[in-house]
Amino acid sequence: MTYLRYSAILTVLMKSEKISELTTSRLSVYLRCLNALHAAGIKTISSQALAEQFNLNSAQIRKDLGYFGEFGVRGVGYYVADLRDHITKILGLDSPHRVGIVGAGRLGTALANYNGFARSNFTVAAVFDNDRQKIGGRIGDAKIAVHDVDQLAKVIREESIDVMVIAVPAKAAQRVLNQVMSAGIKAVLNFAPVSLTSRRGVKVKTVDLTTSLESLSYFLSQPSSVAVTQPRSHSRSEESFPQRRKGAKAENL
Amino acid sequence: MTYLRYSAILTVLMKSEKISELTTSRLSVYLRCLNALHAAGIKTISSQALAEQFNLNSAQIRKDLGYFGEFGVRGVGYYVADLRDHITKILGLDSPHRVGIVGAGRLGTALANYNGFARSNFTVAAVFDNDRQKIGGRIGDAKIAVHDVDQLAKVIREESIDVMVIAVPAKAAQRVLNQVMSAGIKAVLNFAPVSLTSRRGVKVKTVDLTTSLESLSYFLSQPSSVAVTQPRSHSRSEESFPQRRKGAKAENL
DNA sequence: CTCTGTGAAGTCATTCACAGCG
DNA sequence: CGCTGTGAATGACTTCACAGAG
Repeated sequence: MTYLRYSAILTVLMKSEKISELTTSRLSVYLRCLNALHAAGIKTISSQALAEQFNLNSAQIRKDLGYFGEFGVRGVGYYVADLRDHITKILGLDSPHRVGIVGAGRLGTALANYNGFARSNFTVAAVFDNDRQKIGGRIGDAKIAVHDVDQLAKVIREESIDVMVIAVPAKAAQRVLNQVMSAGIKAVLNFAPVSLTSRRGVKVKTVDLTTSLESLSYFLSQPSSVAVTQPRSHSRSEESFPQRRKGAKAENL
Repeated sequence: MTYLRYSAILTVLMKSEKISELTTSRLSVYLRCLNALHAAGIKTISSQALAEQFNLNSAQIRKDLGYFGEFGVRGVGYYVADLRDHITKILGLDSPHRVGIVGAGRLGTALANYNGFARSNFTVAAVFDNDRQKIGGRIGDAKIAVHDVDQLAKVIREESIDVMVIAVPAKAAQRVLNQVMSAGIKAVLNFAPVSLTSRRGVKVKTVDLTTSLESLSYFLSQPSSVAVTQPRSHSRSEESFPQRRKGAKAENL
């Protein structure tokens, strides 16, 4: 099957294993790093050198990549431009995504203006709200139109939106998610601090600021500030650091 | 040791095990739920009933709580108000925290106005920037003062800030983190899309929107949209759902 | 008889360690 | 000889299953 390796679709099907979200998150991080290396004119990099950037194990990187093919060259490492292209395809970032944001509050507005999206081939195509004051207006430098939430399905279709961001108050979030799912959306990034129920085939990723902060609070309340184990992998920020230690890394993807 | 159980400090020291961040994140979620139950006038709840709220295993909840003491009553469950108080203490949310935000851009401003913080005993006490235009001003409804980043250490001391939020561009983040650490801060929430190096005893939690979105993109690019395994625990949003299934949950703490 | 608390088993992720390619 | 790719070993987290308290 080696000769099929460079097909984006086949890459993904090569092994029937399911890929953990931990792996895809790391791929995203590797990609960011590879882009920087490429911009710096660096041509090749070993898994060891790449691992040092994030304080993770080089075997982890090789394993992550190994799920999708054999991209390295023994005795050399990985060609930066080549690996970058592969990961871009693996993550589906070679084709553009269009994003809709529900909630034109402060967070929604900040996200609508977030420039980091464009770099990954994401474009914010529409914002939705239920506030008559905001509907019909435009926000941000890009003058993105604010639509009535009732027009969700219609606008999603017209604008070919495939990813939705939920930035509404907690009590409205499930209702909004239901509407979003009805409109056929399969990927949702949720900022409302609630546990949402999604249906099969719909991926909801929640970013919960309250939980993040409260978790930090627990850490602060620990006597020595060293009684928290890391969630896994990377981010061995504190104690329990093995032999090598040149400064800990903070991740939490 | 049972008679010491109700001391906040002892609670934390009871077992010498290290507590995973996965556990503390879930505690935060339980707490939110308990607050809602309390407000709804519900007096007791079993681990089974609580688990159903998040589609996680009831043993998981009992285990999480078990690290800190025995809070339940056999045959009955947990007293809502009682458990709420315990978790509040465990997470260190019984004493207030003061938050500083570096970066008065859109995200920093949105965060400065985020009301969700107050509920958990967090107060945003100061914002920092390096833009002369912004320094000396005040932002948000609460009119929080914007300080020069050069005054970081001084203001942190004066305002008794113990948690810092980094909301600056990626290339400035490490420098800011270094300053923040020098000022003695032990807990940092980072929104810059970079892997930061922290020193021992300093906890950095990164919220990386790009990585979250790119991870969603991978999911979208999967043929059947069912080839992604869950990170662990909850959030068994798709396929591979065991026997019971009344609708999947989306977490990802 | 119900529901907690917890060892034991099971599942999944990371790290080790090395064969073997370039 | 260096570095990848990968089975095997280790470690972490979750779920099972049940003794025993109320």
